[in-house]
Amino acid sequence: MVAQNKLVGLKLQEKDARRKLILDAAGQLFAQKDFRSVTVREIAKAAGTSIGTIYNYYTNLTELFLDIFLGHAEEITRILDAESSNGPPDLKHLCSLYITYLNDNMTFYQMMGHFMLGGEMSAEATHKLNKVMKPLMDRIVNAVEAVGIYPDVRLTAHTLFSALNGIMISYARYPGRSQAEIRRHTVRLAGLVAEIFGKDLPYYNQRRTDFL
Amino acid sequence: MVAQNKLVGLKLQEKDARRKLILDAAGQLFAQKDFRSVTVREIAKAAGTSIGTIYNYYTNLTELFLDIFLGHAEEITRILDAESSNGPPDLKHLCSLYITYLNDNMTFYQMMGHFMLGGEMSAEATHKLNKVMKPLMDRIVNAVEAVGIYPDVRLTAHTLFSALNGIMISYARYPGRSQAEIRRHTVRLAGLVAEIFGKDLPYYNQRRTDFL
Amino acid sequence: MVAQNKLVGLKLQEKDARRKLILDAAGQLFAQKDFRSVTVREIAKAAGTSIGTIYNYYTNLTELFLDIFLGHAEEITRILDAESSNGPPDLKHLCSLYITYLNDNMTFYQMMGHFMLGGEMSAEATHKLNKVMKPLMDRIVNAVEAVGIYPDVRLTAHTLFSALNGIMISYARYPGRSQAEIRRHTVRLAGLVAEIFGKDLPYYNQRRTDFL
Amino acid sequence: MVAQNKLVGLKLQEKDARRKLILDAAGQLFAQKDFRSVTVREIAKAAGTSIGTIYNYYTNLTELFLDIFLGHAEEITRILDAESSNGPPDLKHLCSLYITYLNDNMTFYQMMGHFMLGGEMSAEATHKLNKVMKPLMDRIVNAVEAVGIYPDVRLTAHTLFSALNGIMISYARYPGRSQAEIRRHTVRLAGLVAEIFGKDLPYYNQRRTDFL
DNA sequence: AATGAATGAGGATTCATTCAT
DNA sequence: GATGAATGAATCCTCATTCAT
Repeated sequence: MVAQNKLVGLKLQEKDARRKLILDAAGQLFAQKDFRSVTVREIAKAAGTSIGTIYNYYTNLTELFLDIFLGHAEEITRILDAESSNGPPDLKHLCSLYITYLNDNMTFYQMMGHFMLGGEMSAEATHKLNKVMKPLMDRIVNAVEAVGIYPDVRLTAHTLFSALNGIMISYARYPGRSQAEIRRHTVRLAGLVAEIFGKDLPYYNQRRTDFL
Repeated sequence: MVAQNKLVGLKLQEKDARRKLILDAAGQLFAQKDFRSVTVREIAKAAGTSIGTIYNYYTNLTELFLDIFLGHAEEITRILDAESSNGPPDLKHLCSLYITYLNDNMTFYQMMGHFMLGGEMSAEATHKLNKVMKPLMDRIVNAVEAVGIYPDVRLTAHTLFSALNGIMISYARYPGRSQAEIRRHTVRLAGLVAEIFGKDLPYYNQRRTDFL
Repeated sequence: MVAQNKLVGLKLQEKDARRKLILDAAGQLFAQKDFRSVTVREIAKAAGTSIGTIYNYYTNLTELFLDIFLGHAEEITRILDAESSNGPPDLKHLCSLYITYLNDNMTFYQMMGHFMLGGEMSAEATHKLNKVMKPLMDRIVNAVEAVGIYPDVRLTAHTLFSALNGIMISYARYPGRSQAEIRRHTVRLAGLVAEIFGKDLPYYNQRRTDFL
Repeated sequence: MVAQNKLVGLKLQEKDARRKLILDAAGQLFAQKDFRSVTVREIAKAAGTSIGTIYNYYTNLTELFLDIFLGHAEEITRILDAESSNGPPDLKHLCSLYITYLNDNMTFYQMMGHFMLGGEMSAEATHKLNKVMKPLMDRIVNAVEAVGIYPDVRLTAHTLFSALNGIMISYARYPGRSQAEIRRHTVRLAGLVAEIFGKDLPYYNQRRTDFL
């Protein structure tokens, strides 16, 4: 029985390992090109498995996409936690970390946009998605709460979250700009968001950028 | 000569009329389902023309998509102008009008998201897009300027624009909510954005929503 | 009546002028790219007329192709005549002139190949084609006759004609060779054909080429 | 291990079998009508497979065309070898066999013409083509060599090859003639080519044909 | 005679998913 | 569990030709 369990454990471990292999391969592929144009064949090849195997782990491609998205959501949540462990949450810092993460992980906001713009999702998928988005939103709520001036903290957190996503959506592919320029600009906008949602606007006096 | 010109004029008018026919048919189709899943055949049928005719007016589907998008951008700009003709631009009003327009015209933000998330665009298309986005952005700039507290007005306007778009992107398809609920929620968020950017927060005292 | 005839004459002249305009435009287009990929629209544009006008002069594209082909056949016939006016027809010269013409007018042998490999032709088209091919073949017959050793001159002329066409078909697009190299090689092969058919082989002692 | 290999072997065999199925189906279709007008759908139907399957074996139609062409080139080479196994290669025999093969396999020369007249080919395709054409050319070289009068054997072989192809190109679809008549005429021309390239012209004394 | 917008059948190719081995 | 060949519906787009003006 024990041996059996061990075996099962091992097998599960193996299975997880292979799942991770697929996940990572797909993740890297998505980082290289628009995830909507990545095919199962490409993923299989990159993961060193067969097409069929991928379907043993995911019922369809959307599930795989979702899994990658969840991984990203968890990761940014972990990052926010790590940076705010020894002290009160800082709005400015949070905005900076989040926008930087989006810049570094195009796939994340691409998928966010995709799912939100039209991708039909199963009830289960929706459930999973809500489950990982809540912790992320909680971090934002905490930071907003710390500002101490908003009557409806959760609503304001949603607004802040929207604003940050909107920055990336609006400028991530600003035509004619290099990735470095876009990063700089979006980080600046995020900083401005932090200041506006915070209360230190008077101190804002940076030079105007020529981005736009 | 005059007759000739008249004839040419009539022909141009006819041509424009048919173009509008196609545009409207496509627009209505897009309003019913995710525009990315609309096919040429469907558009042709809805417009009462042949497939080939559509390609007489647009070199490819992307051009048609773009034309619809441009139409929307012009329309919302006109709406903003009409409402702010007799008085100074009002941030609150602007946010409300814009978010309402997005709610009423899903296609507009769907396309905005699509183009911005990855749709490759020709240089010419980019040019056209910039040309209609500028007037829209100018209205936002005016409203931000009227607030009178921002050192970099244009940058702030961009942030505001991003925030409003972000609201729709983030909640327009919030799973499990009716369209009416989404409209109410996004309008509230937009109102909050207006207050935060307008810095008249003290007056803010609405009850917390249970949306999230 | 006379005036009428003059008018008709003028009109005919005009008509012919326009036909020539179309013909030349198409001919130049064909010289630039594989004639099978040239569209009516392109021809119309190049000729400065409308699509409809082209169909006023030719019932379909095949007729236009044919007309161009006929023009070429007549031209090479004229060239052969011009060069052999003051003396007996010379096999070597004929072969050289013909292969040079093919090199200079890719369209000609491309069309020859096209029609012969599968292009369905109307009875009338066939008739026209035969009508211009006969004079060309007659020149070859004369040259073969002058050799004085062939019992069936016409049959031999056909064989010679085939051999020359075959050279171009076989090597006109020899992969990896420049147009200049191809010209040199095909001219050499044509020279060899002339010698073999002329049976003055003993004099043949050129250095071996490294073409193949 | 052995079992494994056997299995792999079987699978490969199966795969080859299906590939041959597709090849044969396409080949028969091409024999019935101009190969350029054969569609993937038709081939799939004839082969009893799906469209998709065809693309599992060939990346595009051109590859399939090429494969059929290669098969023909190998076949005619084999035929030439079989007939000349016990004795010196005979120019007359070679010409007869080759022209007969072309008559029996229209697809072969149709494709030869197509590829040579303009079909763009990948580098790899060109390589494959050269690889099968060389052995065929070698047989012709041998036959020319046996004649013993040509200083540049390879060049002469090329000329002979061109002449034979030219015969088919020029007369395979001679308008108004039955296939039987065309066969008779082309065989005669090929015989004449053999005689001219050989050295037994004096014995040539056949009656003139009324073919042309 | 000239025009050029309208037509629509028809083309090659893709790709997520299945399922027998 | 792993495999990968088979599937075929569905896609966008082309282009010779027509015909009302």
